[in-house]
Amino acid sequence: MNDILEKLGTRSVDPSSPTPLYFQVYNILHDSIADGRLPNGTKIPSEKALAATFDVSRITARRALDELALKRMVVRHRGKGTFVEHRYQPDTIHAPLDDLMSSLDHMGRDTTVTVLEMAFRVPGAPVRELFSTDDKTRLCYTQRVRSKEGVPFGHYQSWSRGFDRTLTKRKLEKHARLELFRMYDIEIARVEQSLSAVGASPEVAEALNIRSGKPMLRLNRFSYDGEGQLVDQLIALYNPDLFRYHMETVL
Amino acid sequence: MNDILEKLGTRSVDPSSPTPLYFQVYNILHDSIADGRLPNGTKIPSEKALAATFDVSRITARRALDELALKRMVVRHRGKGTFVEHRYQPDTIHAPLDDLMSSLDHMGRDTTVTVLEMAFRVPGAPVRELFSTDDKTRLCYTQRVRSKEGVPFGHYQSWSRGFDRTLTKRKLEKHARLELFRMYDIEIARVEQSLSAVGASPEVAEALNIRSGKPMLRLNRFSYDGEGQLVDQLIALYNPDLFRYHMETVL
DNA sequence: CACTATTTGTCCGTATGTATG
DNA sequence: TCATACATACGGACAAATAGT
Repeated sequence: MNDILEKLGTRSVDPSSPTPLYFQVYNILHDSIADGRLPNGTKIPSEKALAATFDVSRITARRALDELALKRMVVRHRGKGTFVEHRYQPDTIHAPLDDLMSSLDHMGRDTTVTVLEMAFRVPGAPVRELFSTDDKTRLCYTQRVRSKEGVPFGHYQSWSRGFDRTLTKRKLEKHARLELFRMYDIEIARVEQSLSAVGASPEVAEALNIRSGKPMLRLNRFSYDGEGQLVDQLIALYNPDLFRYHMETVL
Repeated sequence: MNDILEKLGTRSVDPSSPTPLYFQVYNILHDSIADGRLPNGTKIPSEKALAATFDVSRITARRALDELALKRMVVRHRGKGTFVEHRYQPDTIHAPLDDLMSSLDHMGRDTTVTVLEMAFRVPGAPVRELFSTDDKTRLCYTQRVRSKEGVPFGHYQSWSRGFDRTLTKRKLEKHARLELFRMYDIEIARVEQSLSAVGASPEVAEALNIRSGKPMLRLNRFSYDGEGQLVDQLIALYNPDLFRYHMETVL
């Protein structure tokens, strides 16, 4: 019983934050269910117990549970309690860290890519500056989602130079990114990547079926050609409940 | 002028989110200032302009600016506008990705460690399970903060087996973690690490002087000895505005 | 068959915060 | 600045379903 409360982690709520208390409690429970710490069928502590551990009123704890019930993540029964109810429980996807570049593209035969958008358009000023193009040059913009077993876990946004109108959504979905560069004779000489974290925007949240503002793992990738010119810019956001970079070192 | 709005990124506010609108706008501006996209002295767009771009009322945009002024991040002058005012602007710290293990400890001579807590105590059930210890065995628990030029950017929480009472806060602050393992004859044969993202808890937020709930880069590290027994567990949280993992590949 | 403890469901009144025009 | 509407949070009270004694 008390073990379940420990499984919720050391997370606590912050009364001084503008984010509503019930929403903070909701997020803690939601994430615990989403990443599998509270598996299907688990009995969640009572409203009273939750209120005590998070130091909020019963109404606030109750609101959090009601919202979870509304999202079909738990079922509530008067006199019995609240129980976890979630259909799929996909394994978290582990990408090896040491071979980051290639792993991202050959990430697995069992993941699928959906292209949300593909267009040739003039980017905004900050992106134009990075590519050193004028305000008339069009670049290839894409927005894609990667899923495993039908569950989306990654969102990709990219600007690229060098593709022409023969590029189609189908090609983007069928071929790995590196393959496409070769097909269009785009030379990649140097790659810069950095890992960071950011909150999910409403657009990304909708595409990945998560709440907006949820902390996401962000990969920024800049690919340059032999002359040091930027040819590809990628921003990838991963749901940390379903995906993490993983590395094993044997000393 | 419009360029500045573009620098705020593609982030937008979500009216359907329980998080107050003014707080969402505040966060976008705050992060843009904190990570240096809006450098010192920059004139922030007017309340009217902000209200238009984020599609909120002028009062809401105004509230966001007022909160920033309260936190001393901007200065407001009637008839002139709102201007960025932030004292320190440390470079973001880049940790190389390919040599993750060692880089973390020798992260730089110019970073300092402060030990918030060091104690020998019996961990909770989930941690006991990982270490396979009973409910009477004490482990070494530490909580530390890493800073650069006086600005904290990383928070570390660890459980370790094998240290004895001769370990002091001073030793923890002076020596790198790998050195300490050698000093106490603790064998590390295998290391498992994973990168993820999570929102900052109120405790971490206070230690790193950021807002609670802010998306953070999380590194989990498990160190095992020759028998496969867990000897060290580390959870590191990094402020993405000040720290990112970085990798450069030349093909 | 009570009796009791637990848990969710519903209601009240009130104070404060948020967002708009 | 004001007036207004709505959301959040609290404490308290009571009803209804469930399970065990």
